[in-house]
Amino acid sequence: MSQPFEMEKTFAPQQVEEGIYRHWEESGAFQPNMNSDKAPYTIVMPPPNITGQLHMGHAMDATIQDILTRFHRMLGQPTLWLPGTDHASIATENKIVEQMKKEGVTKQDIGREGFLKRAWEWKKEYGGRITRQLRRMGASCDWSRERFTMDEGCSKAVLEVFVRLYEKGLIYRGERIINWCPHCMTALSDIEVDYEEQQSKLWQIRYPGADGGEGVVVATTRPETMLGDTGVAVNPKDERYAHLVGTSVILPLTGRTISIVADDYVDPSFGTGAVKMTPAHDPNDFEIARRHNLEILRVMNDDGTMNEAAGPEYAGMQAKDCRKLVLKHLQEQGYLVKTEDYTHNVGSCSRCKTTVEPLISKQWFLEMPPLAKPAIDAVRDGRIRFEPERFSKTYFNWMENIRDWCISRQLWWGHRIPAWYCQSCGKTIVSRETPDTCPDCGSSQLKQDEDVLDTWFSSALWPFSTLGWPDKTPDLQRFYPTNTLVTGYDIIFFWVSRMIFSGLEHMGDIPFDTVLIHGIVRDEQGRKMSKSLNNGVDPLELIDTYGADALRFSLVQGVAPGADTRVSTERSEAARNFANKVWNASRFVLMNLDGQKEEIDLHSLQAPEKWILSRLNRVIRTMTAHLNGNDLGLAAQEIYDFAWNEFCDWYIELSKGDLFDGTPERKRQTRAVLFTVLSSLLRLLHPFMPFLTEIIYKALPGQADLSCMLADWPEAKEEWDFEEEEQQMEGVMDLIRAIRVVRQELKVQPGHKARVLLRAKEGWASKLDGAEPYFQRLAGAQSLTVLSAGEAVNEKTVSAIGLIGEALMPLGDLVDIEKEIARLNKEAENMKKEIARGEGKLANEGFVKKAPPALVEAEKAKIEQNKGILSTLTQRIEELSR
RNA sequence: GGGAGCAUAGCUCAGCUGGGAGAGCAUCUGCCUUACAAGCAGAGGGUCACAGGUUCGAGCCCUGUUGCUCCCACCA
Repeated sequence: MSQPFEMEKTFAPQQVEEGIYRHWEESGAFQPNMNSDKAPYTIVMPPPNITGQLHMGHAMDATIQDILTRFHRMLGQPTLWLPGTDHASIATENKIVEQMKKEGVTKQDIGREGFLKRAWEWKKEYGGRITRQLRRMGASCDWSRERFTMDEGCSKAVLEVFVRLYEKGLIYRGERIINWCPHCMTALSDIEVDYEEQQSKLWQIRYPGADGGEGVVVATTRPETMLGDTGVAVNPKDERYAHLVGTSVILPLTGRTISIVADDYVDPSFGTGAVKMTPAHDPNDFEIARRHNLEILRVMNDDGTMNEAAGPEYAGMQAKDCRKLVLKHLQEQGYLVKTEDYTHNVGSCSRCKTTVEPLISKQWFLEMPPLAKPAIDAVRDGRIRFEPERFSKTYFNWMENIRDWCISRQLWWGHRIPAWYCQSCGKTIVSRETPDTCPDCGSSQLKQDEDVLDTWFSSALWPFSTLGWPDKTPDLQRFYPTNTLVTGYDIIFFWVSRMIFSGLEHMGDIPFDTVLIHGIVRDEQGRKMSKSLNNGVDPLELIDTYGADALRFSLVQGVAPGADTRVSTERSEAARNFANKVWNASRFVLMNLDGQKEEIDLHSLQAPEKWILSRLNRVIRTMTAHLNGNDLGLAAQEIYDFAWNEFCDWYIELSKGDLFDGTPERKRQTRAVLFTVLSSLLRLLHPFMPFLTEIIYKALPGQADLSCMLADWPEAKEEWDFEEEEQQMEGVMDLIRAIRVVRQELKVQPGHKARVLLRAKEGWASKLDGAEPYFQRLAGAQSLTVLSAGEAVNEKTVSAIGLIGEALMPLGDLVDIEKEIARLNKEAENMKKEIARGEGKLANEGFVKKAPPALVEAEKAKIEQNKGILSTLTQRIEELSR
């Protein structure tokens, strides 16, 4: 490790981070201490996608988790931060398909087996990229326990859960309207659809009566879907249409006859009050159609083109082309009544941005209401706490209105659904193992479901699947339930809520007690970072430039819980400067420690020492409280202020007198205090800036190369509470600040000493005893004259300063010493001349004889007086020059 | 349509259960003082969005207003 005198003037994180991290990891220090009987502290890492590169969101997430992990580890708890990655079914599959596209290969070309082989190769090649990047952040997770959502254990858990839920009747297969991405060619869950406002039209189309009457006019934003219409709905209370309910209309372009039904769902005030029913392509229509037994007619293929049922003229066309043609035909045939501008929300695939088509499809679903109920209760009764608390409302809102979860995906990369269909009798077999024969008919003609599970199905099990469930492993028993789940608010629905109901359902217990929600990292203009804007700031670049510690610190310092934050080089720079400040303060201390670790002697502490120890106590207490309350932003601010403003700007400066010019005993004591405060400061800062603190801590003398990471979290000591002395010192500091202000106001040349006249408030004069050296060193005060309260001073001095501070009133008869000396010298010169002149007179015999004796005596007296003045002057010059 | 959040110094934002208006950056002044110019010592700058209310006392609590942001829902 660096010796004090070898420390460079600036901290160079790039040169040390990698080595420090490797040492930590290889030493096994990230693994929980299994021999402690303290309560364990556990965090499971939200598994980043294997497709992912570390972005600012991960960096923020990892920093918060690492701070908490390191804090609890230093408290002596067996601490586990369990890392892993997510197979990210759809995201990864898309990436691979894209990659293959460049080679001119399609999924179909290589088949399922071939594709999966490629996917695993991808995982092998890129799956470790993000975990390597997390290491660069300093993440102290236990890599020996690293998991992957598709590894053997997690897959086993998925299988187990699926079978259990199926057997319980909560997983079912059925035809429902789902969100279909024509590009990814798969079903999506509701939350995988993003909605965006789009300028469009609202077309009104006449459906003429089957009886030759005028029929009804319907309004639609998707005219092409009319080809799949199987009815028209009106509100039962709508008098305009009362006479038409039960009658039929002719569907233009197709000539089909469809009936008019009455349903409360229809809002009479919107559009024409008559709604065309397309049950196969609209969730609401689907519901109404079921109530009224309307036919369900699907007119679109999975790839987004129209199918045969749409009619020969339209089959095979893309939906948007079909729309144009349908409108053209309607117009030509006189059915198009009205076209108006209209803005509405259009859903798109959150992965590929393709417009999503709602369509009817046979999928697997998980019935949610029975699972949601206990999950709601767990938060409502406080077993699980959201921080900040307001996010529990978001959670309730979602959970209370939850709909069944479409869990099947028409993809290959993922956990294949453990369902087999008997080809001879049609039975569905759901099983943990691949079945050989059909239990009903004995046929061996079984075909497994082609689909895989939604990627979130496996991540929902993360808090226990990673600990070994369904086996009762020691880890599972020791670390479940986990403690803090750290994540962004954008992922509460996708993940947090699903982990909660899964934990309660399968473990019979909450998965974690606290959900710590942080905000989103935005760019310098406050925009969300996105690939399309290309405004992403690369955390790795910031690490390269400013160091991991600086990046970490900038991501949490002064950030309110749950609030979004902006990255800027400015912030990172400020944090880097802070790291450097700590580095240099340490450098100063180490340079002056003489390689010795000294113990504090409580009985001979001086005012500044009592002050800094008392302040240290305070910062230990508040930081510990803030960290226990997950208030990382405040904790970071706390240590920043203490380290920079109190330790560096004041104590180190105050210590210099004794350190350089003090008695051996004073030097020893000063070193002891410097050592103690620095050691504590490093430990307090360690969770935030692990690399910096580690390298310095190991260089402290007498530490036998101890790791800061494994050091004890500092504890406040009552014998270091010096409330009274602390206040007294603050008074002295106020005074020093006041003198500095006056110096500048009076334009005293820097470096020039000044004479300071102070008047202490009642009872305070004695408290300035011994403070002179601090005034000299910190305020450039040459001489310090302390008047007691009420002692007269001249008016000029009083008006120059005024009242400052509560405890003391300084009077700033400040004089630039160099100028004063010059002035005195000049005066002395004049005096010498005067004396010489007088002596010259007395030496003149004529004067002595002729002049009146009184005049001679007066001259003699004047010379004596002048000599006295001269001696005073010389004395003061000597004083001032000292 | 429902819900949540924000509005504090020129900029970006802290401010815990009501009692001192703060930080970083920027600006201005003076300093390379032997830990640090990635630094030191100072200064200026705010009706804490607006209007009421509660209180001895409100940036903080209550009501309303205005402006902005986000989430959910998706009335064709």
